Amino acid sequence: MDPSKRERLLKSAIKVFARDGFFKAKVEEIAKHAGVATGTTYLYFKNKDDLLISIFEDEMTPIIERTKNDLAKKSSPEERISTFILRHCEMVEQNPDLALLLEVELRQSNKFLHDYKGSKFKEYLDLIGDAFEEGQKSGLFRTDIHPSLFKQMVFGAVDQISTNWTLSKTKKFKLADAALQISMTMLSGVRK
Amino acid sequence: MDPSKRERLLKSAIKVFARDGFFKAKVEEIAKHAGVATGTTYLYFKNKDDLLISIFEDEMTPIIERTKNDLAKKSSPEERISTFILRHCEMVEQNPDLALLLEVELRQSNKFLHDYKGSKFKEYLDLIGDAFEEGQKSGLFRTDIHPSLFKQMVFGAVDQISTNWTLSKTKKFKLADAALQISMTMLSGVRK
DNA sequence: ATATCATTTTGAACCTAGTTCAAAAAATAA
DNA sequence: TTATTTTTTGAACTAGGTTCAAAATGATAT
Repeated sequence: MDPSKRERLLKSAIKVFARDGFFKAKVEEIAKHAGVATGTTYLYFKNKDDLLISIFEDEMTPIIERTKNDLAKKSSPEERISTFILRHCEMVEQNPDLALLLEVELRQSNKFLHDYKGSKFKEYLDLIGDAFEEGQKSGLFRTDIHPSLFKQMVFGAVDQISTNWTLSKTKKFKLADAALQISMTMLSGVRK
Repeated sequence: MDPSKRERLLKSAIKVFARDGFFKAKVEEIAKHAGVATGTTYLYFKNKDDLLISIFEDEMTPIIERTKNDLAKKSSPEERISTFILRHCEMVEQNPDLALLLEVELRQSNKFLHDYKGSKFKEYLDLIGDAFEEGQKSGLFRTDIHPSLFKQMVFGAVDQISTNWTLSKTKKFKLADAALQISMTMLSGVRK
């Protein structure tokens, strides 16, 4: 098991998936770009879906870490939530390939939608959930909204808007501006 | 062109897609259930994706119509928005097969995500957008939120929560209750 | 009723691409 | 160097979406 080979396959997969889309992308092509034979791919990954899910896990790990550190610097739950939203939008704006992969291609994988019960996504969502719960405890936010619902609302809203932005050819607006409007809406929606 | 044959293929496809998922579902199986030969499917639909998109359009049409009528009965923009949210959740709760199809399987179709520029989805979203704009004009809602962003936020939030609910084995809560919390949050978020 | 032409349906054959696995190559040990 | 284990290879296998020549069905004319 050569870790650099695994790494090369992953990097190659990001490129090819982003360029051709998950389905049109050929495993043979990914292998060729990584400088290995087709079959080698299956020594490092269970199958094509696993390749996609591995990209997700590998790329989300530093993103979550970075976001977590950023939020830790903020003093109020409100700031933490609006920072989460802003950072997510900045990430999408700055990594179009990765964004397309996480927002569109990843969700075309059966395995991801039905079977994947990984914790990486939950970990990301919990950054919102935890900040919200803290705000409820300190009396800032209303308590008749369930934290688990709130974190899904926020993520759903951000994700819908960023996905739409990613897929639109003409980027009519800055996502960071949208982030501001999302924060305003969601936060004044739960403020006591 | 026999319209009843098209109809039978669509109904059969809903069943098979919901049971096996879009990818595992075989065109041969859909054709067999509809009592026709495999090739016949391709006389009525361009391909497997087109079958899925046709289901979407056929099923969304009456849903949009019904929702539109419901909203017309409501006197305030606020009521129209919260009714939209509630009706969407009720629809998901009452048609699990269709919900799974629209929320999960449909988005696995390349064609839908990348190429489909149909108006049915826009029409549905605009029910929110129009109510919101009206509320802005009559001075109820703040005007620093773009209607197009608001409608996507609301849909994204509702969709995230209902999709999650649909996929969860143990339906821990009533979606209608979630609808109420979503309405409260989104509306107090934009009220002046 | 029969022949002729048009339309619809069929399903076996085609083709693409994910996956497997026996054989080859490379690495390691003796 | 030779034997053994590990890694890699890529041709062959397989599944299933799609096509299309032939068959069945339907319509029209004689």
